[in-house]
Amino acid sequence: MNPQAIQIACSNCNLRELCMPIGLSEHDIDRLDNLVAVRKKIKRGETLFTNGELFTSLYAIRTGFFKTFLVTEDGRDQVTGFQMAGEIIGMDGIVNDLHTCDAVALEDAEVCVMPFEKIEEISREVASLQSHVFKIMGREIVREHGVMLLLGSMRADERLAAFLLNLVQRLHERGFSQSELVLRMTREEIGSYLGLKLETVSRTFSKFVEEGLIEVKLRHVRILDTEGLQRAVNQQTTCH
Amino acid sequence: MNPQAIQIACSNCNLRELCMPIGLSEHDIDRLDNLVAVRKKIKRGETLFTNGELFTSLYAIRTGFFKTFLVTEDGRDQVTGFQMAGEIIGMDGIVNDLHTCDAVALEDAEVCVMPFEKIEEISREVASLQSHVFKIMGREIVREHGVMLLLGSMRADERLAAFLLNLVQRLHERGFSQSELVLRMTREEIGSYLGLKLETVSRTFSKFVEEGLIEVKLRHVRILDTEGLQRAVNQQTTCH
DNA sequence: CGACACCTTGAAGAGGTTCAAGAAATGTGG
DNA sequence: CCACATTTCTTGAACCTCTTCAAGGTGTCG
Repeated sequence: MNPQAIQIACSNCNLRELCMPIGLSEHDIDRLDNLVAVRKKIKRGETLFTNGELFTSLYAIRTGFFKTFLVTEDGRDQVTGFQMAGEIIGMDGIVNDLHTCDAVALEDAEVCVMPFEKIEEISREVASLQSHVFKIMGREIVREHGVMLLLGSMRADERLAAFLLNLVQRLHERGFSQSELVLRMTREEIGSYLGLKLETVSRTFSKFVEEGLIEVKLRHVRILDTEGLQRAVNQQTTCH
Repeated sequence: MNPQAIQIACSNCNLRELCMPIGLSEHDIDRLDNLVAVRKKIKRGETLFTNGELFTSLYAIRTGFFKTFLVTEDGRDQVTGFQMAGEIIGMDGIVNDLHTCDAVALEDAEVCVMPFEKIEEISREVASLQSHVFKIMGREIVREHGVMLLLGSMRADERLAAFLLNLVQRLHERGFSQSELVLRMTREEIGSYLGLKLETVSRTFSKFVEEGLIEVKLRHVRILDTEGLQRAVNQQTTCH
């Protein structure tokens, strides 16, 4: 909960390729090491920021797993994303200097706190950092386009297949298995993200198991047939 | 189709408050006037950029109305947004220097072409421009969160009501009526954006008319009961 | 004026939701 | 360390919303 005093330089961080621009001069690297003010530990179930809170910083996830979600006045809620190590969280606060969603840790986590004012300041001096920040925000925009496609035009099994493939791919980029993953979220949270009810998520898992595409033991999923899942994503609803 | 040679300075543009940062020194304003390379006219039905095309510039819409949409290999398509005067389009290309969606004019339009390299360069010198660009991208991220909520957790009538209220609000900000609007898009395009079939959109319009919330004559919509529409957005599906 | 795109409406059907019950895992406190 | 409460997950059956298919109407543009 309390910020850590100990600071490990970005230049030594094993997630550097994910968070930071590459190909920097030594001088620029020194500048970037000032970017992270402190690190912060968040226990499972705890909140990193909430809707309405003052926005001050972006957070680079060092370890752990988060969900971000919106809650409307009438009690509806919508998971807007799941974030893992190396990803940047908090950009929802940039427009109005207020966070517009909640971020909760789904497992014990640690983040690097990067005050946004500092990001802006150093960005003006280090062109490659500026470009990097633009790209990170651009990536988020494109990711959300993909979610819109998923929510707007896919059926339940297509959505879940796309979700699993996306998760396992991101985990693979981080050195984990291509075919095995542990879900950090409940069926309900998956359903909220995919615009489905938890029962539908559960049934669709069962359907995939019957079809021999995956093995499921609660949160443990093993992908047996990646191409089969890929086909499930593209199976298309209309055909006339 | 051809870029215009004539250049009207941003500092004189009547859309300045929408596109540009405010409270600049004279010197900074001069810098910003270099931002817009050329202007470009796009006729109704024509394309501003397409998926796969090299990304070079962001575009500020001066006049007209656009839709952006994704097309998948299997022929599905998803409208990701409708953009009007004063809005910035093209941010989908920033991550990979390639556009990832198509932008088509739904009515004759004119845009200011802002080469992204120039945006980056001037941003490094003019802090308020940098901050402005971050905010524009941040706004797009938050807008898309809202669309995710809409697609993931609202029913047909809630979606359409939210859509109409959003459109009329944005038009009102631009000096148009609070209660009357002309749709620039077909029922099918609305449906694609809202994750509904065109028949559902049409039926929902008819339902709103029956309920006395709106009047509809094809593309002309008059809102009779704004609060009623607002209630329709929040009507909530589950209640146990 | 005719062709075409767009919109509306009806009826049948499908996919996903809702409600309900039970099983399996996890966490807690004694 | 075990028993119990709680949370999470699975599965079934009925229901409902939205889709699909179809036909006819309306407006627009060459």
